[in-house]
Amino acid sequence: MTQKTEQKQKSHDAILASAATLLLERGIQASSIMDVMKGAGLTVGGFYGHFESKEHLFTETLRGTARTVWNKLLHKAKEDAPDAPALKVLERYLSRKHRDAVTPTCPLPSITADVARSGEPYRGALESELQQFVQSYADLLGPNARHREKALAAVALMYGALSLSRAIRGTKLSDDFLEAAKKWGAQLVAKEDA
Amino acid sequence: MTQKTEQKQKSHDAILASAATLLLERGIQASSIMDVMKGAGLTVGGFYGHFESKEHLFTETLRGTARTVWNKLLHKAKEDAPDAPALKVLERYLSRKHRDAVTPTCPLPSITADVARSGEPYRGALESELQQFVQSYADLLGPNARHREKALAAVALMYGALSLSRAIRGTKLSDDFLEAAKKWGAQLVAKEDA
DNA sequence: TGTACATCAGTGAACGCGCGTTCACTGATGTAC
DNA sequence: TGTACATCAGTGAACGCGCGTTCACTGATGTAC
Repeated sequence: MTQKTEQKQKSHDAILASAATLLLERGIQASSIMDVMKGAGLTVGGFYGHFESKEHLFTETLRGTARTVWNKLLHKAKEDAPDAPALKVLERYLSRKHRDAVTPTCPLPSITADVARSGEPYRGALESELQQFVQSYADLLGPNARHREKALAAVALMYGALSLSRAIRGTKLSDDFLEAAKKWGAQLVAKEDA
Repeated sequence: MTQKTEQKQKSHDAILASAATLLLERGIQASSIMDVMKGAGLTVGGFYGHFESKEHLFTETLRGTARTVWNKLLHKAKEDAPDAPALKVLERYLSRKHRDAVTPTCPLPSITADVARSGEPYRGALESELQQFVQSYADLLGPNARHREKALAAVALMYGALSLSRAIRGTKLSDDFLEAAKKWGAQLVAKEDA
């Protein structure tokens, strides 16, 4: 590989990394290309040598962050709590640490509203990533359709509680949402009687 | 009251009504003052005779829509299902009709991300409105702290499922989220044994 | 090995556009005498 | 009742700004002979 190609690849990766951080911190619409390129140590003009458009960049970034971030979450949970990984994911996701992180682990709270307002490319990407994550999470719970339903409810609960909690950060109510969701989410993913 | 004051009041109300619609449809940041004023049948320049700034307008609109919209939801549920109003709210909130409405009933999915990114005025408004809604919903469930926790979890679940469902509208997964949340939410707000 | 030209990643100024906000103005309504 | 002036809700053009995107250019790297 020539020095030139190598350099271009490095820049490409730096752009994606910078875009990932901004996506997690601010969402799509609030992240400008100028900021992305600054974060990558480059200038605006060079961007279109790497990506066709802002939309192309962020669909790719959306897929990327979603996948790596959720895989990491699942992997760590299996490692830390082999007996109850689903519960561990829930606790980690709904921890104050996750809520207070400048760069959160999960892209959902930052991007859902942006995606809801935009066209196909983003929506398709989000749908397929969600599909995969729900499936992985359902697999931790059990093999039936019932387990998939539980996984869907648990994901909605986690996402909902974290989003609300982040929006009103610094208040008691913010903590209350996390605690309540942890408690009732635990019931949801735990009970395997009946 | 003079004709002039009357006219001004009418315009003021028209601006608020237009802002409410746009807030529900697009959120805060994506709603421009020009669009708000167009919706009220006026031109941009007149805006600052009515409100100090965009932020002032939308904090007021946020408070307004949240209150009227949730009150209506609670009131209707009590009327239609006096025995299980909490369940009725859940079903109504998570209906396909609500998801597919151009102008949704609930401001939360449109604004949470906007609010999370902005300063005090919006956050304070959201916090106090959420506080009130959680309390009203908890009152439907029972008097204890346990009921408040259930209400918190139920609100997070409703909001989470609707937001995700809206973001991927038109897919099977979108329907699945609504159904799963309805099912497990019903368990949450119903079971009063133990 | 050395020279002349080709390639191409990245630069930085410019484009048209929409935004929140300001302001000089207009014209209908209200007030004073 | 009629005239002269004051008020003020609303207009529309302009402001400075940041955005996504384009493009002529630069200069280091790569290739041909």
